Amino acid sequence: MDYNALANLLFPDVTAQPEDMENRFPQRELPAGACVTRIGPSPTGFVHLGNLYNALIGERLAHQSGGVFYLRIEDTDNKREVEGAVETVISAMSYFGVNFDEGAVSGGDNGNYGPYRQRQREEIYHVFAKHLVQRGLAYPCFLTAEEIDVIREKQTANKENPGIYGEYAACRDLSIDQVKENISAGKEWVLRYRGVQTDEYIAVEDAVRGKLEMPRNNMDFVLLKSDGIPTYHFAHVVDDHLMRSTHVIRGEEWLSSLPMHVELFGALGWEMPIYCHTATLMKMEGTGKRKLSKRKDPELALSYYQQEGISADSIWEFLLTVLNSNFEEWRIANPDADYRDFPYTLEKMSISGALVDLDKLRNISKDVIGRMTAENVYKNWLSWCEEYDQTFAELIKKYPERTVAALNVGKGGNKPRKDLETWKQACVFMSFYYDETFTVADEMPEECDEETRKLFFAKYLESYDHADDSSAWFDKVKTITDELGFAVKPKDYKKNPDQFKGSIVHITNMLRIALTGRANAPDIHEVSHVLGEDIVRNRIKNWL
RNA sequence: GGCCCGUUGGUCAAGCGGUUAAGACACCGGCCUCUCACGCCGGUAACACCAGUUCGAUUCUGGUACGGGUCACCA
Repeated sequence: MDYNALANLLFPDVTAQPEDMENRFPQRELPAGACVTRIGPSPTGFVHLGNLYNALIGERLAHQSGGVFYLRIEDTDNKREVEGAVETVISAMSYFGVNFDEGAVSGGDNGNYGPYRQRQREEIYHVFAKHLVQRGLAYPCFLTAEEIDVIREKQTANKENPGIYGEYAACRDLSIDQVKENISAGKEWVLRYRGVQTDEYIAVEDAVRGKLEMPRNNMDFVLLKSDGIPTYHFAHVVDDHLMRSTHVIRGEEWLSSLPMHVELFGALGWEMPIYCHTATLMKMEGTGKRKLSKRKDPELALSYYQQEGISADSIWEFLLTVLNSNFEEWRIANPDADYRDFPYTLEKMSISGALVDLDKLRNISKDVIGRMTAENVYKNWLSWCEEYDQTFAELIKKYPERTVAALNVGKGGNKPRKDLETWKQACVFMSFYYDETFTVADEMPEECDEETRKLFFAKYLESYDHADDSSAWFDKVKTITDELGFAVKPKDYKKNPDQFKGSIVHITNMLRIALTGRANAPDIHEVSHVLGEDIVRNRIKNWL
């Protein structure tokens, strides 16, 4: 068989040689130990948590080592592509603070190793495809989907492994004339790798899983589809080699196709990148765990976290705790450090499927927002509101000073409050600071009847001096409490409930509900000073 | 079904032949306190199973069970 003739028949227009590609995309000049990583999402319009999870690993590895982190769009499946999906990926990554050094950007590419969209790299793949044909390692296959179905049925009946290999690879040894004939008859063809029939094993060192042993590939898998676009397998090998990736980070669902990739790297004579197969994110259902599913679990979509207003930092910290078991300890030891200072390592990666624990995320989120300055909270919250809650955005822009002051409530001291979990919840929690959104949600305590209420509020207003400091203010509250026959010390009331109408707890609750509309809210004195004297007096007057 | 990966409390997880088997979240008590939140103190709770190696296995080996992944011209 004249493989050269076959190659020219299949790829008449390809003149470039593999060396030309090597020269076009030279080795990167980076410091020793620098990692080059990437994410390769396919533009389906759906970005999952798993995408972000792998992105974080790549980002950390690259940027911790002075390397490069890039975005490659894996759009080889034109059937699945959704319009605008590339923008969706880019904006989601940007929302969560994942920054690329090069790769696909809105409207184009940025970097010297592009194009970064696989559909635009067709000519590059064809150079290597032709080269493989010339060496007898790849061949055109004219099998139709129906013919393949028949083969599969036969294999299943015989309890053999399904697939095109060995004797089932009907087009393996077509003569060049037969190929010519098929082509001129208009038959479609795919390019298949010529798999070696063997039962030997290969060993691959995975950076998170250690040594992996699996059977060597024996399949005649597809390299180029009938439209000339490569399959994932071929594109991955060519791209990660030419873009000079040092580490390939991907989900464990790729483990079973690893033998194909190893085979191709071998056939092309290239050094393999370091593989890092990460665990699948799981979810609790009933008594067991299961993989997060796109249809059933809204929390799989990144858009869910955006809509809920989970801050980008919270997601980072959450994923970091899942990714590296020592992150939490590090965080406790370094409460104020930037998470980017955490020394991330692949060795500390967990290999079993982690459960997405929304409770834990909430807890982390409270800490993260609690650590922010009021100004930063304001900024982040506002930018979320501008996207998802315009009316609240208007409101906090109308009262910026009051809002920042409100966000500062409870920040002082060494036990700062942690009231805010998400930006969405912040809109609920903060609503009492604005007359526009203020509502009385809770009932007055039953110990305070209408007469007590009117009496208390009248006395309170009368003695109220906005300039009082916290203790002067509270002394006045205590005085009125006593005058009304309520216990000044809660413990006294607890001991002798019959001697009092109630305790100061009920009195302050009543005051708190008048001011904030709810029984649970931050320090009354502090809140009053955020609201300002007019609002305080008005809200109390409503109860007279 | 073949191949591959995994299995420590409810969840995330330390551990890498000898430990009272860390820690975090959640949960339950208590303290603090003008409510809530925060914080602090305490509590419940785990090595899937069976063999083997060993003086000794959570840790090493084999098998079983269970869970997961994958077997496309999808990634």
